[in-house]
Amino acid sequence: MRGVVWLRRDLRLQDQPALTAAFADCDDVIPLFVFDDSLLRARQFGSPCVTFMVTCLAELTGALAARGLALQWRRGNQIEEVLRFVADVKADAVYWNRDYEPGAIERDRKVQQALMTRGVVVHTFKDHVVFEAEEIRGSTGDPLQRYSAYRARWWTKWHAATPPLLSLPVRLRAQRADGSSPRIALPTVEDLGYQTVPLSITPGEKEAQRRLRWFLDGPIHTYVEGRNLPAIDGTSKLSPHFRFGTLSVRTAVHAAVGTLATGGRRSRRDVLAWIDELIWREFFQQVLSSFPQVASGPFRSKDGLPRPRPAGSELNRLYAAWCEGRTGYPLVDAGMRQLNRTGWMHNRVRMVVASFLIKDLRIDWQSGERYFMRQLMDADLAANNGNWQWAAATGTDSMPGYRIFNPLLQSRKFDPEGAYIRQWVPELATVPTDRIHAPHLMTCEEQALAGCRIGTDYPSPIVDHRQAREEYLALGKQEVTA
DNA sequence: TGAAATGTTGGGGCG
DNA sequence: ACGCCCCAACATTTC
Repeated sequence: MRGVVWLRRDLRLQDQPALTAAFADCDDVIPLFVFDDSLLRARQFGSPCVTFMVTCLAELTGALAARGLALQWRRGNQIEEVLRFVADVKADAVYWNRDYEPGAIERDRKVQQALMTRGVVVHTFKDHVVFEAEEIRGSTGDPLQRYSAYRARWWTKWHAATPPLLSLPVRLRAQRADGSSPRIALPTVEDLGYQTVPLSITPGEKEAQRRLRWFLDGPIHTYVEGRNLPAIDGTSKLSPHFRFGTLSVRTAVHAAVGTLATGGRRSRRDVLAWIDELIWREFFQQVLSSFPQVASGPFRSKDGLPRPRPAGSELNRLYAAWCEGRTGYPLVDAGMRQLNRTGWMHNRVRMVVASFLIKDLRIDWQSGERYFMRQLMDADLAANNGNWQWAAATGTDSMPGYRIFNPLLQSRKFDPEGAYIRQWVPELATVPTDRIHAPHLMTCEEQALAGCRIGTDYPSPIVDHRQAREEYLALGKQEVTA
């Protein structure tokens, strides 16, 4: 029997349900990846994301080749290419891991339908999450909209039905050393119409496993404090690996739960706080799969929320300043420049820049969502959309609309020495610590001494936070009474 | 997974 | 010694 494994966001060998099932059923297994032209042309994703994906695929190609398997790839319309490939190789069955994005669900439905009419068996699997939306429901059977309720059910489910880890198929265990195994050249990032960029997070399954071990051996045990400090390497930075499936989320949760037994009580809350982040990720996956309309707009009505700034040159000016990291608020600018330079931003800072865009600049949160998708190498529709809706107070379980981050206080609290700011905003590197969070308050003498002229070397604040905050709250009130 | 405004308390300076 | 005021520190409420 011949089976095709259609790879998508599951670029690994370990704990890989579709791959494992194919090897259990078939004597001939062909892994396939399809580069989707319309997706590539739409430019929803940027070069960091595409570079990460292509590099992961290259590593996977090598890992498969070492085991005597040639990863096949096609480029074009995914539906057509998969159907054509399956017909060409005369496969009996096709295996894939499920994807919960509305577009992917529609695509997979069409492929499955077409394959079934041709007598090809389709097997799909849960892979991207620990629990799918249908597995975590409230007492009424409806999807849970509050994170706290979702988390409680998630843990109940975990204890009642812990998903096991899959062992590597026997035929993937032995590596061939003869070097005669087939190896097919992948398209380069440039072939796909993007630029190869240096990545701040190393792609590939091997690296994902290494990083997970490193994180569980150290930073996770001080995670509650450490995750809020953007100047230190205190977070797992596994988001792109979960995005492309170079690490199984079940592997991660099992490993983290495993450290609960050995670690002290002090680190227990830290480990649970990290698992919380993984549950947030599943929560947002579940929101997207239960309410697919969130992908294109706010989940709840915008009552009580100020109308975004109207289109015009003022909006363009403010939006460009935010994108390029020259708002005059050092922490915001540091975050945006980290994003632009590395394709990743520390999560604490993501919240700060999101609040700043929405509340201080009064710009539509979907502009921020789109910008993040284009810049982030961990660009994931469910997580990105969920977090932006959270920040904008339009989501299922959102931050209240009146909760406005003060960029100055956040800066002093979470980057007290200004190390993060100095790293990403070099023109502020020599500004003394007591001025680094609000450099525009420097006197002329201080500016000369620091070698940083405000308005020339570094911008003065593009909006006054206090004033912007009051305007935002006042406009919100208007929307309620209107 | 806020921040600002407002309220309360208690110590110390001082007339 | 006493009351008064100031204000820091903390708690509560409001947006």
